Amino acid sequence: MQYTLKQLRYLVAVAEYGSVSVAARSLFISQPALSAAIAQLENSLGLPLLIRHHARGISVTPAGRQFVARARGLLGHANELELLGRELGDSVRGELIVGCFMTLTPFFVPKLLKNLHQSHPELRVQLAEGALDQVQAALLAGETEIGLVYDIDLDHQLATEELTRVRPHVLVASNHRLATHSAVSLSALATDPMILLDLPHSRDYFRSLFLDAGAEPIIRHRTQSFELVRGLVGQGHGYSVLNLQPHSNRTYDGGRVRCIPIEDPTTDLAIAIARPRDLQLTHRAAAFSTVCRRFFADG
Amino acid sequence: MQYTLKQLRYLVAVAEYGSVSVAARSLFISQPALSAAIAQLENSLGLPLLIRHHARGISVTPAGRQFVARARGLLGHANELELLGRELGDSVRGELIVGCFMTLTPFFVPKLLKNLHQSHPELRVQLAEGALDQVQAALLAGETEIGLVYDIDLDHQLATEELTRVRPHVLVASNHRLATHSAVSLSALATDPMILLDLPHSRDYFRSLFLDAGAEPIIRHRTQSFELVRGLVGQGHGYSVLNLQPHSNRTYDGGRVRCIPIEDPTTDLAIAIARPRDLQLTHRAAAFSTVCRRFFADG
DNA sequence: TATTATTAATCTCTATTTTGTATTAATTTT
DNA sequence: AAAATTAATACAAAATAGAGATTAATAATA
Repeated sequence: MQYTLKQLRYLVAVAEYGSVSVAARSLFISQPALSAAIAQLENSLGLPLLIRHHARGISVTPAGRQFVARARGLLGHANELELLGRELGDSVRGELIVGCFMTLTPFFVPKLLKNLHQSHPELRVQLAEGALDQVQAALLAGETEIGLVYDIDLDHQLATEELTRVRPHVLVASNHRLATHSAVSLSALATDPMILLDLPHSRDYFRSLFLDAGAEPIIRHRTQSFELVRGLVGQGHGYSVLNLQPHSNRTYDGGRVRCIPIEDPTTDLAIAIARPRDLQLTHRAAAFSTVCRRFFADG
Repeated sequence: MQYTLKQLRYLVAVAEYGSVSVAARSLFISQPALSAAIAQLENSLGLPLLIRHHARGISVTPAGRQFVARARGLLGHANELELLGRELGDSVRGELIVGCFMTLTPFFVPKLLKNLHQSHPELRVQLAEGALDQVQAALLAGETEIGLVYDIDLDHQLATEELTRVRPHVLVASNHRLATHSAVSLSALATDPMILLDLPHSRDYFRSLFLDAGAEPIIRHRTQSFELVRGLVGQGHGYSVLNLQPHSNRTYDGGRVRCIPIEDPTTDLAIAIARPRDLQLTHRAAAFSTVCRRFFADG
């Protein structure tokens, strides 16, 4: 048999008070219960810890003294662990690992983290960027606790909370024949080559946009890089459809692009917080979630 | 409620195997028992530790990861404590505190410790010298585990084991009128002044010697120092009765003394090992005890 | 698509452990 | 000598841990 923390606590109390009865009172248990617990501990260690005096309490054996000292140390350690446990559950500090769909990251995360730091300066956020399915897998594997994603086709195991919706737009080079139109239907682009942002769930979403509009895109290039899409569009390789738009119309390589609303009825894309369905959030994750809601609510 | 070491062990196993069932098998308990234990731990901490996947085991939450890591640390600490406990009980190494009656110390302890070190080099002995009643009190208070004493009038709570017996002798200055006698009766000294080694139990012993011989000593000096007795005797202040005799007849201050057997029938004094009666000795103390027995058996 | 296998949770029952009450034994204090 | 103190013991009650059977959810496979 193995000793228990409870036995150690009992032992330390007895050693402290020099009396089983007094210690029992202070521990709010009966004297025999305490007596038995100590006896068990002594047995399991094969080491006499106390010298029993009749009618005058106990004293601790020399070996017992050494043991008690170390037992105190272990109990301290155990308390720390308990505190850590509570803190991991309760407090808004320490580390929070946030999964984040890589396309969203540069648009929102910088400001989001700034806000978060203002309300919870002791919370350290670590980002885990990836494609949607990677973010999803990380959530399910317990590698991240919460994720910022597009709510497309997510696993049933994940619960999502919508933060905002973003409408798809057509992106063309600024010298494109449709660049000055105030809106455009997807079928009007049917003969143009398209640049597809080709990421796991995104690609299906974009395809569905065309399906709904009864059109079929001619895909010239596929890339997983949002900025490469813009670059290719900016140099006239084709048009694209994207949901988010940066503040600037200039691409990294100096090209100019133009964002045009789509005429056809489209399904917007929801930006959402995702988390394992039946896992209660830590206060850290809840704080992140709250800050996100506020951030998107305020525009 | 407080968590238990067992719960931590269970948690660590589950985290390691990524599966409750597999961990349960490795722990030789049933899956429901393990499941319940983890659930209890989660409740007591208020912290979700696992993400349950249907039909594919579990994964550990981010907070759970941190907790598991620390839990491993605590379990390591707990194991060390267990080892310490066993070692304190079983092994002949580490520290042993030995009570020793101060008069005996210089006669036996140096060689005794040498022998002890030879048979048990890892055992460190700490001496606690004192008068008989101090040695006795230290034993009962658990400050020392074993003591080297004269077996006079010891508390019933202490068990003793006789090592050897020493006969009392008369000590006179080398120019004393009886110095050349081969034996002397106590009554022959009735008119001489006596130097009494005046220590708690010793004094009663010496008194009893005179009582048994039907004599009454004239006590000139009392001292607690064995060597001062010899010094006073050496300078002719009186005679004394002592049990032990150093190798040399010279006192510290250069006087010469002579040791003469006593004619009267006397009760010898037993040198003994003493220990708390119903306390099982550690292996350390037992080793000390054995070495003592051998030492005195060999002369 | 239907069936089988896997896995964790739940329910129920049993065994074990812990605890409390009453008592005893040894001893100190009065 | 009597009363008080204190730890141990015996025994019953309560709490806890554990096992077995079953269920629910899902994955794997035919």
